[in-house]
Amino acid sequence: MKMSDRKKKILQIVVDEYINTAVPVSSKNIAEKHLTDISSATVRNELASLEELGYLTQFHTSGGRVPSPQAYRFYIEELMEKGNLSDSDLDYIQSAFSSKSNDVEHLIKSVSKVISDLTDYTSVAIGPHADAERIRSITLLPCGDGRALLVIVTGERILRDSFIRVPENMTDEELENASRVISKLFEGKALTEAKEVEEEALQEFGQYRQVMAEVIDALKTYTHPREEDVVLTGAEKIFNHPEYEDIGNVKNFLSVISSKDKIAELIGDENDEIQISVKIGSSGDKDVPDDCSLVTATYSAGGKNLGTYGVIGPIRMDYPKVIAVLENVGRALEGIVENKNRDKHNNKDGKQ
Amino acid sequence: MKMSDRKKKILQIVVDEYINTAVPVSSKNIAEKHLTDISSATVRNELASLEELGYLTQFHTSGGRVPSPQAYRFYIEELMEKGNLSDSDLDYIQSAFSSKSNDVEHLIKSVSKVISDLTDYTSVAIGPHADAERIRSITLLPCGDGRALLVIVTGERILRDSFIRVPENMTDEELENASRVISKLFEGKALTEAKEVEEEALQEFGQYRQVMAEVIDALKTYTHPREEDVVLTGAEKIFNHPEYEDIGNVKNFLSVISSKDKIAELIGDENDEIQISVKIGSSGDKDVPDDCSLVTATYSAGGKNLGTYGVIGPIRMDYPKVIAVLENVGRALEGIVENKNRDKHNNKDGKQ
DNA sequence: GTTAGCACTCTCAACACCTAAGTGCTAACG
DNA sequence: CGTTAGCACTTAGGTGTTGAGAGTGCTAAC
Repeated sequence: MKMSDRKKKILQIVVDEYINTAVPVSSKNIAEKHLTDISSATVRNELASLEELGYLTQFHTSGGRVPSPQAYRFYIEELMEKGNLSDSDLDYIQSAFSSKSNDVEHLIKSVSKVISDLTDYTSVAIGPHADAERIRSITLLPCGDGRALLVIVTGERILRDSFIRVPENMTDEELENASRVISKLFEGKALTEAKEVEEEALQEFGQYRQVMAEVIDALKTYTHPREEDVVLTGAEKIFNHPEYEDIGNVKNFLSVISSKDKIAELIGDENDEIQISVKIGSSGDKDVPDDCSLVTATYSAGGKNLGTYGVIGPIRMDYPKVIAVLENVGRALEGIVENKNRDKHNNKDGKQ
Repeated sequence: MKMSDRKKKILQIVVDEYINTAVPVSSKNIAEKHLTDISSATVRNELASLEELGYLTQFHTSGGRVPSPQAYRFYIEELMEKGNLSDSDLDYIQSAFSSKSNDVEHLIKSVSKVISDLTDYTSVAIGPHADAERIRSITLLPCGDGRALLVIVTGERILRDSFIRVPENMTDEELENASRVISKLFEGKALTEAKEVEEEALQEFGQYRQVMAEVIDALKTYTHPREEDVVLTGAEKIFNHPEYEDIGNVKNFLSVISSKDKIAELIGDENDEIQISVKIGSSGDKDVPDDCSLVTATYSAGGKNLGTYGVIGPIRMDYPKVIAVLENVGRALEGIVENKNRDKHNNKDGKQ
């Protein structure tokens, strides 16, 4: 059986209508409100055939039809008409990013909040991959008890820190020296380049090889997204959607979002080439839980990864709106990052 | 009307029974299972009188009785019999704290998890007040763009960090010098003592007063608990309790725990003298939301505050169990902290 | 290929009815 | 005067019935 243009049109109507109303769509509804030139009986024939093709399901005979996950996928691929944001939404994006705090941690949080507020779904976000970032400063601070704090500041001003073990008999002065050596070795390099200097570094370090090894280990762990990097905003938004009037669904959803590890796994393996990714639960995308849909966008500006942002919610999601929000937020974000870079250059030029 | 001993006994039975079964308690139940020497009619008279005193309520005439918040308060004050933990629970506490990681951040998380697992409620935790902690190391690291990273490591190995603004024309070397001066000034002092050296510090700093002022500002903010210090574990545990089969209650609960600010406010203002505090929503404790109960304990060892830990859940909470868990966890925690201190001293003695 | 018409199925709300649980009250008892 | 048995009363919750409404599938006619 082929997908005629009319079938596509009808499928599109069903999905649009169901997204907006959350009520199973009837043939009468379609014929009266959207396709006034054909009768409900004709629509019924087409619906029956779409059902046979796997795009629609019905709970019971007299209950209207509901899109299947397969239908949503097809809808997103081919049928969906792009949404536009209202002026007030656009204003909101502008005003949210106009605050001048350029601390990346805060930026991630505010982007996540904007997305959640505008889409009315729970937003998930994960910061930039640290891989490509260049180390601006790397320091070991003595803390006593055979421990030192490793502080790394990268070009993007993200700082990461963790304790490493040092020999108990190492004095603060020795540690300071070691810190200086490490500084020389790594400053200006990207985190991923740590491996390349590994041999050289271990050589140079003589008796404190162990310390160096720990530092390199720590550097390596930074290239993976960590639990703390996952930001979740607006979990309570799910109550605004009728599928979560059922306690079982709430439970399921909660159990998904309460594991940040799992979320990191879900959104962390994005292929950077794909700008917007839609994953729909059940059968298709292995890891996405049933009855859940995950829409994410990976942003970048000036060749730099800015992180992955998106929403998680019911399969019956307002994809046009969500995608419009993600696109607009992305543009705004790229805008401010590029402006910032330009400012920086101008300032430098002006002073030199 | 007086509270006779028999009334107290009956009230205790009602609360115990309701805590365990979540079913409104009937006079017949009490007479048959607990007070076999008197008849249900007598119990009924007593129940009616307890209701008049405000300790009991009923949803409808034939529905049995349910304790009021006032009854829970009285129960905790006077009636409750202390619970004992099972051997397996005690073992669990021991094994959970035997891991030797003495990183405070991790310790808080694992304590919170233990409490949540053993009580089956959502656990809230907030780390030690920084007030009394002595600064072990304080450093300013240059980050470019008129910013520097302030890194503070305290005796408890808690590290806190934030960016501060520095004059754009300040060189890295100047910053390093400033860092050294600041180090000298503050090392070994408690965070709360920052104010005392304020005048002296501003004096000494000459042209970079501004930097010093920012550092002192930052120090001041650390004495308040911050959003990031609040740890929440086991939010999904609420589904194990029947009051949260109602979507409205889940919604309410979620909205409470989704604001870490609010939680910090709730548990952060503990009077350190009180070891265990019970706050029951509705009328009594202003800030605790209706239908919620908050039980927290503030731990300390060797004069040092170790943070505040507890659970948040329905008013119908298993107070004896929760309090037993909090007490045992507290003892275990104090034990390991004291052992650690002793080890530290022994090591030092051995080496010197 | 399209459509009108109709029988069929299913949900949902309303209603009556019944039962079980628990209470309050009263009158009798020691 | 406290205690108790007995009984009438109240209410939630479950069940069965009914009718209306919605939507479909099928068929025969256009």
